[in-house]
Amino acid sequence: MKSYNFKKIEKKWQEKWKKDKIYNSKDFVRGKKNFYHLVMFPYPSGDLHIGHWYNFAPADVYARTKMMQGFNVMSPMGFDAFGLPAENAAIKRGIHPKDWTYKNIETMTSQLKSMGNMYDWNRKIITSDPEYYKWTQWMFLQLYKHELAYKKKAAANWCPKCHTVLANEQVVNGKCERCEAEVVQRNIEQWLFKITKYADKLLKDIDKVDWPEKTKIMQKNWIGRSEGALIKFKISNSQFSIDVFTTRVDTIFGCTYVVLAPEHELIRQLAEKIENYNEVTKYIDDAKRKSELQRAELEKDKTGVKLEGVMAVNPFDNEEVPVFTADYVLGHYGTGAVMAVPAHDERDFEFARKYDLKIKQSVSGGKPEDKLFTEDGILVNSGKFTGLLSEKARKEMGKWLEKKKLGKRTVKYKLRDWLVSRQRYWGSPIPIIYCPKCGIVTVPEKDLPVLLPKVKNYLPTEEGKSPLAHSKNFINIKCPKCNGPAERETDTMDTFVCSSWYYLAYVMRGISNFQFPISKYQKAFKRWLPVNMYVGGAEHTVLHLLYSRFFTKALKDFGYVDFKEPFMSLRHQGIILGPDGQKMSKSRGNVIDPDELVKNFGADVVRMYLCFMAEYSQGGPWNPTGIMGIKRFLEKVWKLADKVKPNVPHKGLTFVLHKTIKKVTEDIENFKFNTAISSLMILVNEMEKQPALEVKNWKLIIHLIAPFAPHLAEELWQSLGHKKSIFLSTWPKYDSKKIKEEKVKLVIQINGKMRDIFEVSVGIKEKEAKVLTLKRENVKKWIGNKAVKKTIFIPNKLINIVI
RNA sequence: GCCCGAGUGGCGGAAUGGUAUACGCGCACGACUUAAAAUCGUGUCUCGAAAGGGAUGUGGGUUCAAAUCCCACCUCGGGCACCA
Repeated sequence: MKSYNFKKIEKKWQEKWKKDKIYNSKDFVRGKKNFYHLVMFPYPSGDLHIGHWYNFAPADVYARTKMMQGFNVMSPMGFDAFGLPAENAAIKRGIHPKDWTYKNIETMTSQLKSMGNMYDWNRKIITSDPEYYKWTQWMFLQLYKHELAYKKKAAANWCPKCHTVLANEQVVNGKCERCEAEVVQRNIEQWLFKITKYADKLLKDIDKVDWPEKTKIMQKNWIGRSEGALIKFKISNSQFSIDVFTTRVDTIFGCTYVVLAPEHELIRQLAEKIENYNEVTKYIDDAKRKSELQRAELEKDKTGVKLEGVMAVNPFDNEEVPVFTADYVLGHYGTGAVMAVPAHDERDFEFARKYDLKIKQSVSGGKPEDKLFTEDGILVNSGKFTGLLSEKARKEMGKWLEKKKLGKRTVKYKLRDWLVSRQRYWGSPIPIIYCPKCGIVTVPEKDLPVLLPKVKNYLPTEEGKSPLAHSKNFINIKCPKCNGPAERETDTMDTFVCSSWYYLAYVMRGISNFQFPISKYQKAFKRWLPVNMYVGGAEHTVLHLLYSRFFTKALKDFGYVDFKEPFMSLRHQGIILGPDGQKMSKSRGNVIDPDELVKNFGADVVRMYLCFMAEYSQGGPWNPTGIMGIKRFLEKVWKLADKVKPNVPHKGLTFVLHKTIKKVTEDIENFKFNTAISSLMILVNEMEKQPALEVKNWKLIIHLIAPFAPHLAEELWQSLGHKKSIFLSTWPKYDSKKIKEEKVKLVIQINGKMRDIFEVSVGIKEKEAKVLTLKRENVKKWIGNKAVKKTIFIPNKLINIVI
């Protein structure tokens, strides 16, 4: 046989697959179950990098296996084209974001095609296409109609470099996720989605999906459920009161002061009572000027101001305690006010020590302890609750509060509503109109999409308004209700809105090219959704994955879909580092270029090496020499074809062959691609030793290799005279009878140490095994004249003699 | 600080209570070659002449038996971070 010319062969098969449309999925195929296999779509950054390959290639191995296992597989691909990353990159190069994005999509599409993955290009979507964002806008309107989208003026995270507000999830350590500029608080009118309404469902339903445990835990922590109590502290000599939230009611007899967050509106309402109001407002202004990061950095040095002349009453013992404002209390969590218990809370303890406030013990750990004790214990100095254990006390005291109508037991979440306005150009316009007469008016469905105009001035501005605010043509519009002059909303949507529903879009794409109404698609939704397998990076744990779940739950409540969770199974790929073990970056010069590798080795070798180089979810540094091993392996397989002869009696191969079928099938199902390949290598090494190969066995190995090296496998398959693609043939099944062994090696241990090994028949009984064992010279030598105390026998595996 | 995950040859890694180091890379030697590359073969944890001993981050524990389970600690990676 000729040497393996990957360039020619890969090109040939990519063209043939395209021509025969074998990966174009139909919504319904008789006798086949649908399988929706999804990878996280890339944003058009410019080039496909090795990380994309590491996501897409092994995922494609999985999809191809499913296809051969008889599923009607849909594996679509598209581009997350709107958003900050693309826009920032374009601005840096002085190119219009639209031109930049679509140029990149073109390059990346051809790079993607060179991978030879089984994408259904008929279903390609681009989120910045008007036909796509027409639906993004429609989704916004649905949320608005159901009161899940609302507008509000409040402090928001403002990135001074990107000139836009950001969602809570996009602020990392007080810095902008994208440009790492320090985020400041700014009061701006903005649109939010009420994701908090679904906090409970998002938390509960996460246990129903097959996702990595770590990802589930991270989402749970992000949602951050706390059970506690809401308690009313009356303010002496006034009609006002302070609601505090605490998870530790049991410590309330140790409360020695109350703290309001600087943002708390009650402070203004109490202005007349506060004797040092000037001092207080000065403190509040200072606090507002601090960024989240600065507030966090000052963690250890807590500051605050006492509200002179204001006292709050502890409902449990009717004692008056002073009230402070301090920025260690957060305005956006709980009620923005806390009861301070310095004896049992670290933060209150620090604050109390600094301002020399009373520290009063109310829970005891049973041992003499330092002043600070933060764990559960037994209540002391707590009136009629004294002597109760903390846990019991929380229940009893909660009930007492409810009875006296001074508070109630309640649940709070860390999750905050999703801020979706962006003061940026490259995003979907928000389909809202402001009419001086009618107020907020939605754009009628028939007028969608609100087109994003191609403006010259797309640069973001410091003023807190989108560049669209300068486009008169865009802003000025007639009110759809009263026909009077009105103005459009000029902010665009967070790009994560676009990606929150894209898994629906691929299904819709297969039908009528995004025409309204939604009812057109609901039959297809039923056929394909939810997504069976979703593969992508772990970095989206609290962004995309949480938002998509929220969208799905909302759409289910609106009656448009009939499932609660969008992604039934989820797998993450690890991160590939540079050969130096550092994160790949152009400035470090440790970037691995997949195009170069494909040029030198071919797509099959690259994808297979990616599968082999590490445990999939682990990733790790790129080993530049390791790829040679896979190249040799595929060449070995190619040469094996020369050994195929008709009518060869197979000797000894059946056993290892069927074991390999079992192992490869199971490993692919479990995303253990590396061990699947190693067992294929063992099989091929065995086959090489044979003088000749039977066609039947040869076919089996081609099948097993096909998902990993699809081009090579097709070529070998065709050379056997097959007209149809190997991917339209059936995945081999192992015969459990053929992997039953007749003989096994029984390990002999003496006192737990391996001393001997010998072959026995499968199913040998303990008695017989023991007799045979004790007869062996090696064993006799070790036992000597000592008595056998005990024998442990593990059938078909091991016998351990204890002396 | 809190919550996860990981630590095994020169390297990537395998083994999730029962033969530690599969498979691959690298390296060494040999074959083929005028030569080199490619290819093929043999070897490759460590101490020891051998018998045998030792080794899965460190220290302890459970067990007939531990890389695997438990406890403490160290190192690295990821996430959260004044969330009351």
